Amino acid sequence: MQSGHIEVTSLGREVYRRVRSMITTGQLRPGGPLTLRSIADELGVSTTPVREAFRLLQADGLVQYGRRSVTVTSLSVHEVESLFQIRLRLEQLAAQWAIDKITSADVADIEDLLDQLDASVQDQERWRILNQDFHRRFYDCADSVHLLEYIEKVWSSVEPYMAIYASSMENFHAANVEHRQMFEAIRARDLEALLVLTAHHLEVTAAQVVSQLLREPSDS
Amino acid sequence: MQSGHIEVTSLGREVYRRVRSMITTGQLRPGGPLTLRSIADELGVSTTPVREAFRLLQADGLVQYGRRSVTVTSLSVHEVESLFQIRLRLEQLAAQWAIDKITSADVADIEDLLDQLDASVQDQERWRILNQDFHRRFYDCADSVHLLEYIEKVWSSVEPYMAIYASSMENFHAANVEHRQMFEAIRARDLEALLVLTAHHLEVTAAQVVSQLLREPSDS
DNA sequence: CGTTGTTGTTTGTGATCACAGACTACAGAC
DNA sequence: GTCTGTAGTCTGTGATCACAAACAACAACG
Repeated sequence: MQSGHIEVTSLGREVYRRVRSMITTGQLRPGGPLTLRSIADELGVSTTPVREAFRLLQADGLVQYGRRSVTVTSLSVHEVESLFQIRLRLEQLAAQWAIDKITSADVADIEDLLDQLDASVQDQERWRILNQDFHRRFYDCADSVHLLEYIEKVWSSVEPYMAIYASSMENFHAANVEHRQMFEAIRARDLEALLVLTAHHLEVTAAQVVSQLLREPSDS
Repeated sequence: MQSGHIEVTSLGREVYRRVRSMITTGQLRPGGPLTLRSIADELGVSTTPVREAFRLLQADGLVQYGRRSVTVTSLSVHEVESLFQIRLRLEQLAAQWAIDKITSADVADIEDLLDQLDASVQDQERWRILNQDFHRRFYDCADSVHLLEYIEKVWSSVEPYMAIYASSMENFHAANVEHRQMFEAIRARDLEALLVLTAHHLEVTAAQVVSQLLREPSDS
């Protein structure tokens, strides 16, 4: 148990969270090899819970099984673009549902998150988390665990590539402006405007990610 | 090994397919309990591959983990309706992509499937498979493994409840008529018409499933 | 020098064992 | 009669061992 303690719930679930986090934060790069032993040793557990975690990650599409090797899933440009399109449709559906059900308390919460987001352009990791919270908090209002689950699944698929995107601070400012516009549409209950803004927001993000992806040849 | 042989690939994957099939065909009812031992004994394997299969099924949302028990996921009416909406958005996206890329060979294949579908209104199980093939064959043309994967995930979530729907032969005939209309739109490359027909098709199906669901109180 | 056969190591897979937590049921006390 | 405490069993979890397939390195042969 050198790297860190693992305590409650189930080891398998904890390993899942850890490895998933390593992948989505870019700590484990797409295409990189994974072995049961290395993860098990790093986390100080046996290989059994690691295997369970890998199965979950496999179903999430975050890892790929080869004949005898497990690797972090690597996406082509075409796949990333597809995933952003899928994400757009799902988020538009969530926006549609959420805008009908959202309360003023929800609006206040979201505005608070937005303020924090503005204040966090300096802190990469914090901004990333808050960005997630902002979107999640709004889509939570759609009141569909399944839709949220699907959105988060797509999200985590492209997240490893977002880490690259998130390295530039200019992107943060641009995104914050767009977030603020989206928020105004939410507050005004203007679904049409929100759908357009969401589409725009994702297009811009996708374009950034893809351009970064083209710059450094993927290791797949 | 009383029930059947398990041979190639990996036991875990095979168990996954078997249990998944049992769930989606309605052989294992929503809400029903699952135990590692019972499945392991039934398939003549140890519990290890069953655990891996359960993890996959968990990520698919087909089984739920309780404190100490595993059960087949049971959906509320609201959840079923949500899932059909999600499915609609995804299938509309797939239709949009597919209609641009579909070739005349694809069209011929699909028409063939449609003919077989017409001839299979008597055979419940065969019709179910062909229905899947029909939709899948078209959405394959969208050329996005991810989108197809998501569609199939939603599909398998609601499939246990489709088994009930599929018990009535009238539904088959109505569905076949709708399939034929959708096919004509595909052949004519008429996206707008196809989107409307798809929406209608899913609405009708959803309504049938929900009405059946309301009739017999779910055992969750 | 290139190719092929062989050996040794690595790695995922499946089975088995030990364990802890939770549900069941039976028995005793009020 | 009802409630409660306790023993027993069931079930998922984690660790460990045995195994087979595949990749890598090296040596032998053409």
